[in-house]
Amino acid sequence: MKAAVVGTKTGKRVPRAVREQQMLDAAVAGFARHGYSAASMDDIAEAAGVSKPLVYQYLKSKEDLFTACIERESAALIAAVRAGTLSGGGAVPADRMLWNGLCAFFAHTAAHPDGWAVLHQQARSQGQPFADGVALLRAEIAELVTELIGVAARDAGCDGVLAEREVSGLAHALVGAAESLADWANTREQDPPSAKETAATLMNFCWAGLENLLGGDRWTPAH
Amino acid sequence: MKAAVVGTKTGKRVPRAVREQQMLDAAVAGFARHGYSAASMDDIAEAAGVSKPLVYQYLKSKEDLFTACIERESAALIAAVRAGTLSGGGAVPADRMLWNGLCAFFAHTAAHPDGWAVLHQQARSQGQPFADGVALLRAEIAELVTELIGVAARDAGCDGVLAEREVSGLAHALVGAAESLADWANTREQDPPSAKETAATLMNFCWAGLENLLGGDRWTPAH
Amino acid sequence: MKAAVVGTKTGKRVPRAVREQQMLDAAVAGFARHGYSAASMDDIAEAAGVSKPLVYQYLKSKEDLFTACIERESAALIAAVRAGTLSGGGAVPADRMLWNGLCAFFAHTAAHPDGWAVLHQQARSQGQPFADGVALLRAEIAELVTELIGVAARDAGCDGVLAEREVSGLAHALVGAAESLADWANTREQDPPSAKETAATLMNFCWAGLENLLGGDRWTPAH
Amino acid sequence: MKAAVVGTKTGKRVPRAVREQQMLDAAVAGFARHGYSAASMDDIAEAAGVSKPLVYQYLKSKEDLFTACIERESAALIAAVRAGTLSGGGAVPADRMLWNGLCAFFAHTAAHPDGWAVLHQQARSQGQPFADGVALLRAEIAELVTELIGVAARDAGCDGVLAEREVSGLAHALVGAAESLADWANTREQDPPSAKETAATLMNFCWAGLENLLGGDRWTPAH
DNA sequence: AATGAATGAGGTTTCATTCAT
DNA sequence: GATGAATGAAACCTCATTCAT
Repeated sequence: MKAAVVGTKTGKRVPRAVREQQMLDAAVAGFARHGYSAASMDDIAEAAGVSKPLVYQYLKSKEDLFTACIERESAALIAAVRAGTLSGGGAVPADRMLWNGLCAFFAHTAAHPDGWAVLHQQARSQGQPFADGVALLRAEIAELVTELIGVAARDAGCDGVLAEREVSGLAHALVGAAESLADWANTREQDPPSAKETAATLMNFCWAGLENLLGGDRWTPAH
Repeated sequence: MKAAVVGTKTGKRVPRAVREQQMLDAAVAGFARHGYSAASMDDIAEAAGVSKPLVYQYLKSKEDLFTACIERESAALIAAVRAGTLSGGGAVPADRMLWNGLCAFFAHTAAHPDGWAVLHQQARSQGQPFADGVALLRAEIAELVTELIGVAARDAGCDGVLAEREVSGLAHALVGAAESLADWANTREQDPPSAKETAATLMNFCWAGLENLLGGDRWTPAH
Repeated sequence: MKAAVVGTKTGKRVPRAVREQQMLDAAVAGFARHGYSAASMDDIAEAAGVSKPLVYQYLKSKEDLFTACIERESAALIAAVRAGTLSGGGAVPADRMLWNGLCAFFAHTAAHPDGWAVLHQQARSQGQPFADGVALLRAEIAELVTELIGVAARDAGCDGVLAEREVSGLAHALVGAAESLADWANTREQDPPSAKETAATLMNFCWAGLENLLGGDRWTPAH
Repeated sequence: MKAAVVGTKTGKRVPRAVREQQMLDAAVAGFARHGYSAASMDDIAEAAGVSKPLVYQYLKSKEDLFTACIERESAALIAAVRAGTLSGGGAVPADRMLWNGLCAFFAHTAAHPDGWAVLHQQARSQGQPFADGVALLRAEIAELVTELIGVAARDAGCDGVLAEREVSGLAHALVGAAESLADWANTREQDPPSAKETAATLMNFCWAGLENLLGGDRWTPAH
């Protein structure tokens, strides 16, 4: 190991692509910590080790900067989850695939808490232009889960027991539970649960119910 | 002629308690729609039909105003849910109590979307001072759910099988799933599911898992 | 004469109508001297003895402030000229009325050089929204002159010799000449001509031609 | 194939003299449309198809660039008018020379509206450094008119009747009338008058007065 | 009880300008 | 000859907050 120090704040004359990533890093951190409105472009620029005009030259406005953050973090999260579900190769049972995806999800949100905060807390509370951006992410994840339930149904030999509407509702419930647990895991300061532990909690929470439903076994209020 | 005009914009000389509620109404709406930072005291005062200094006279600052909003909406939500679980009188099985609470929860959040947005989206993204305020709400809901699980455990003859940490996680998963389903139900524009239908979906989603857990039956990754 | 000093910069708590006039005074001076873009709201506010936010509270933006300046100065100029042409009572020959109007015009532009600069130099060079405002002023003055030429024609017993199009052209030529002379008079720093002297120059310049035209006597290029 | 592509946006390596003209073209257009302050060096450079540093290398600053624009357009206008008055060879009567000059003036300002706008509207409203530049132009035009009046005076056998100050005033009146008529002619959308027709209107407007003045015949207010 | 008048501080954004290649 | 990278300064505008009535 010789000189390992490289430092975030490179001196000067950095190519555009690199500088943009530095800016996005700083912006994600700023937006996550203070919220969209309260984060100041001054602070973001300073945190990026750059002057403000350069931020405006590359990312045209605060809105565009925020949008770029959302897009980058969305893509990273989706890629991580997708890679998780695909790990293990070909014939994997549905519960195992879901477990893998959840582990990847919780691992990613734990490793990138700022990115997750931007997506889950900040972007959704800033009205139409940004909420729409996150809606795409949710839709993509919900679709992933829907596919998984389909696989599980085929494995159990009971395809088509569930209406599309019910599957959609279940997928949203699952995503919501996962999101909430991710927040919970991130904010547990002392003795934070590992990704696998959190994923296990969620599997325990939901998998039995899903299996029951596929088997036609329903809970009803009347008894 | 005793009490004449009542309208929203009362002319003048309104007693303090009433004025404060008007202000809180306007503030909740403003914070819900624009977020804490982006909502301006100017707009809130105007929406309340009052001059700005009066807002400062009654609620000391923007922070205090936000805090008051959080407290009012928290209390209302908790009261609604608690009333739901208690409906039906004495000896009610745990799943029935949970069902009742969920119905009350969905009904309240649907009837007060701004209040729910302030609690769930805005307050949690504004850092320490306000997140703490919501933590109390979460704690109370978690306690409610914990009690319910305790009841269920006693009913099933298996008390104390679950660690506090696991119960906390389950409570968060449940709330997250509930909120996500509320959104989903509200945004399904054509043929939106009723509150009871949504509650049934959530019960199906989670109750079997909870029962299994109380019975010591866990899902494990290793097959 | 006791204490004659009143001062422009009154201390504080001035009623809105008065403050607005102070702001407009400062704005007219600033815009006249530096141009619309180069004049800064900071400087205007300071010159008005007021903080910037108050300027924005009363006149909503720089654009609106500029528009208000144009409107105030336009109204003042039109009023002055109209009063001039009406002085002298009932039966006044047309050349005398024109002379009176020109004297009033030059007196006003000399007494309010900043207002005139805003109207003639600044407003016209700032594109559509403002140029339109001044166009109204010009149209009103041109109409005044057109009426005068009509009176002169009736006096000379030769009504209808001139086409509407030609009268319009002559009116615009006259207005342009007057505008140009006003600038010239204002910028002649040493020994500036009086309003009457300037008006005489313009009458000499144009009246003979107008009389000739009314008499059917035209200049033609072919000699 | 010798000279191939010529287009406006030449690729690279253009000789300095050509590049400078491209820059001045872009600058004149920008200044005319947005005014001196509002026109940005960014836009000018882009419109010229050149990077900003190159603009600064050739023309040292925004001020110098504007000055260069004024000088180029002044020279072009003066040259056009002078050429107009000289057309027709040796012995031409004064009114004919004025007529020729006016036709040339109208033709040039109509053909180069941006250049005229820079000279007449922008340069004059930007304070000392630039107003001086235009003063030279005015002086030259005034001299031209003065010469014409001198010629007319000699033709009429009455030299030296008019003071310098009066001649200066008359020249300004003439230019103002001309500019105003140009605007009027351009904005008459239906059936716009030709340049010659407009020039004739102006000659009718002013020539009789000038002749009268040379003959000692003045209009006086006292009737 | 209620408000018109007023401000310090800080926000986003843009500009003219230079440096190193 | 020509440019991508970078910035100090300053513009417009808004906000939370108070004072005097």
